[in-house]
Amino acid sequence: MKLVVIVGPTSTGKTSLAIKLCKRFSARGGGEIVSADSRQIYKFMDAGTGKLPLSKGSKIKKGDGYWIIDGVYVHLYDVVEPDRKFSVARFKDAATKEIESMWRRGKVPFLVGGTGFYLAAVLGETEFPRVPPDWKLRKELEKLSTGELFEKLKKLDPKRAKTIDPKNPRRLIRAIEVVLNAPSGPVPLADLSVADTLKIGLTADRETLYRRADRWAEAIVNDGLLDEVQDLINRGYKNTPPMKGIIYQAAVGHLDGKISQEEMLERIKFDLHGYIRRQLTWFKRDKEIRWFDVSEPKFGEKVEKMVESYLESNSVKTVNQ
RNA sequence: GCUGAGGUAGCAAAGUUGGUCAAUGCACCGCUCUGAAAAAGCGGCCAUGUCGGUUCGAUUCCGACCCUCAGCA
Repeated sequence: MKLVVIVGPTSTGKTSLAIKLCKRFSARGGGEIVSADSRQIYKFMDAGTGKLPLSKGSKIKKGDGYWIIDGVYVHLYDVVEPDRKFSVARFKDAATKEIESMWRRGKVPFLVGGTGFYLAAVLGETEFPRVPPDWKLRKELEKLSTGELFEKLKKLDPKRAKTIDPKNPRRLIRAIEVVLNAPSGPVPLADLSVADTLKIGLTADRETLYRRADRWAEAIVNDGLLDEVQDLINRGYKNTPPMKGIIYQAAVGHLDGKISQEEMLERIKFDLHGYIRRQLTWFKRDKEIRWFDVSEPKFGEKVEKMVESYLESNSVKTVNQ
């Protein structure tokens, strides 16, 4: 079974390229997209998460847990309310089901996104201890200092304590949680066995990436971001985790009168730059990714050719003949 | 022109009663990642306006100069 994966830092046009490809291969049943993005799963967060296409002419139909953009299904948008807990494991489960459903229906799945951790989870490149989050315990442990947490972990699991970052409270808490709740029995998770995947990476030189992100930041600030954030506040989501992330936190700060609009925009740009760097650091390790420079004129056609020959190779070919 | 305040990294901003000085935040660069990942962390880079003087030693004290800001004229 085939799976096309499109990754890359923010603002490189992954989704819009994927939409084109989905339509392009309609002879093969067409494609559908699974979004691998830790923020696009939230309802009501559209402008600030890049769900809204930059090209104004796009036709959008919103469903429960998916959008249809220009006739192409984009799954795993709008999955939960911003005050609901979410996790990689839930994502892996949901994404796997979507991809398997596409295979059954004769569609080509495109897994598209910038959240490296989510992508790795779906592709089976990382395993989780099957211990679900224990939010009550986490809240308790949050009262302790990192030093105390580290000591606690050392007593509970000296081996794990040796490999963990002793200054990272979140990792320490998770490690303790795993030890304390370990024998709770395995939670079955859907697992994807992909015969072969094609990994496409979209990138550009640093300056171009920053400039594109800056341009996108300006566009959303000028067009609806603040209304969206005000709406989220009105709905009571002001203090939820996704509102504490980049872009939204800056926008809330501005609406609270703490920073000017100019300061907000600058903050958003800098946060995006840092995010881009972290994404590149993550993806750099994956040697399977075939990189394309989006600032090169015909990169789209090159990607298309590569995807085409990938889809034509072995099994899928018979579908077409 | 006079008076006052001040010149510390790309920017903002500490401290040094003179002792290998030089905090911190932002930017920038590198990295970690096993159920919060746009999260949570770790590391790196870059500085005392100029020229003299005092001193064993000056970023700190003194002088001149240059520049900036505020007020006066």
